[in-house]
Amino acid sequence: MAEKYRVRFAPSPTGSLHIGGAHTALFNWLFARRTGGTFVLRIEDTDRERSTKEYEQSIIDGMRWMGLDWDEGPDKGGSFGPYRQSERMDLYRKYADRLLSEGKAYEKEGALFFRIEPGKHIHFHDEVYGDIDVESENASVNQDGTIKDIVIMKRDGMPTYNYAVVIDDFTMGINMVIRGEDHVINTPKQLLIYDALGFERPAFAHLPMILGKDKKKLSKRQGATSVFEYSDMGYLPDGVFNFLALLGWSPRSGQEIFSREEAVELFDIKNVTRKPAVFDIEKLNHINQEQMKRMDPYVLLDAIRPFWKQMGLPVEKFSDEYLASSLKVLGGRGQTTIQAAEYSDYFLDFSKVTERYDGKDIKDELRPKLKKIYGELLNAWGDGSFEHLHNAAQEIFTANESSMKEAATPMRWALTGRKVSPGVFEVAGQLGREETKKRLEYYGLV
RNA sequence: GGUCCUAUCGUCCAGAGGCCCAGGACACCGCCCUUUCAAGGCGGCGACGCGAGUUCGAAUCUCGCUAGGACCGCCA
Repeated sequence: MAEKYRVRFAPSPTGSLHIGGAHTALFNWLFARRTGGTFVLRIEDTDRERSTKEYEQSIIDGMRWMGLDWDEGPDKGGSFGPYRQSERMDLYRKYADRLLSEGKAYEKEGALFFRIEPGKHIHFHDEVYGDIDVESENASVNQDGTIKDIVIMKRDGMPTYNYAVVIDDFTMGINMVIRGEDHVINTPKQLLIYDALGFERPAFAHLPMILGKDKKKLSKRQGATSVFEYSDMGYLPDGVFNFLALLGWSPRSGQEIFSREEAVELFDIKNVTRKPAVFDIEKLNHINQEQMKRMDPYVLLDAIRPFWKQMGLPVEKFSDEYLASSLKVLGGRGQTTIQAAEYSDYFLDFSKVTERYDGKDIKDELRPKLKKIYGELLNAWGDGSFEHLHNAAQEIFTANESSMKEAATPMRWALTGRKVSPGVFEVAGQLGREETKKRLEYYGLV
């Protein structure tokens, strides 16, 4: 069989993990896991001005949040380290010296330049974009179109991106480069360096860009950038993962909602699209909701708990069992964990109900009738299950010449303070007889 | 301006010459269920950018046009 693939995600720590980076990391991860290859994390911190350890950590945290893990990296080592470019200076100097001594590079104004020979055809096959051909004189040009030799070592002694990436990918044994489409234009420059050094070229697969609503490349200026901002907005890692996987790719089967494990099973780089994809928050909402529905209630509980706390709800007063079953009663309502937290607030705190509902719309002439009905219902509580309550209510309502519509609506308002909710009897059963009674009493309905 | 890339519903994707007067998903609209819907079920609206070719036959191949994107830093 062919050798194992080694792929890498190589962010520069000049900001948190943003959507574009997360997308690239995700596809590298899927490819590595699908092919049984190795996923390397390399930190490209050659920009001394803007790189920070905090951002590096933030990127690592962001990847972990998404559920991505890697096999080699600055935090866990590996046999191809070090994994930070700032720690690989000797390598960059060594190969630069070789280029210098062979006359393929020269020094000027304190920087090292790689000489571009015109008249060379550069060809490579991209796993996604197919065959790409560029003439060497077009690979690196000034604004006026003249050839511009490539800077490989900056005046501050640090290597440039296009040079370091070649040295690192080669010395780290990377044989499949999966990165954003904004790099296809850089590939010919890098190939010139691969060839000059006699390095074996890796395979390339470029991923379509993710565009904002304005059809422009997502930038920091446009709304949320860090994956953590999506976390703050109530999106689940599984939702973001699933959504991002569907940008520029879809499984042959057409399945749209899947777990990480299923995605690995389904993944095939051959199905990656070439067209830039617009980031559509509505679709994210839907996928996030579907992921919440699939999730174990206890796991979902952990995701929702912080938002309940943020809303000032007395979460600690309740058992996990009660909280988790409340979410089960909620039944998939809400697209984000924030919404789910809001839509379920009445399970934790009656004052949320009284804040938004004053009961003034209940007609006085109806009260005696409702009191009688609800009193009977409380007496016929039984095991408090939906089936039992529902059946009991039906009997009681008809016996009192009332209807579901007439009698259940005020009860819903009294229990939840909302026009819409899960079935009233499910809510009542979940709240329990005492709490239900208390709420009905508050509104003078029992 | 130059180079490279792309071009199917508003958006994300199917479609690798006949199975497509184009299929799914989101959104939107309508209907049903129901005590309510933000849950569930059913249905509708809606696209192959344009023009030439090749072919018995093109969304699929070729060319041109147009449009969009990316890149042109001693940033990565």
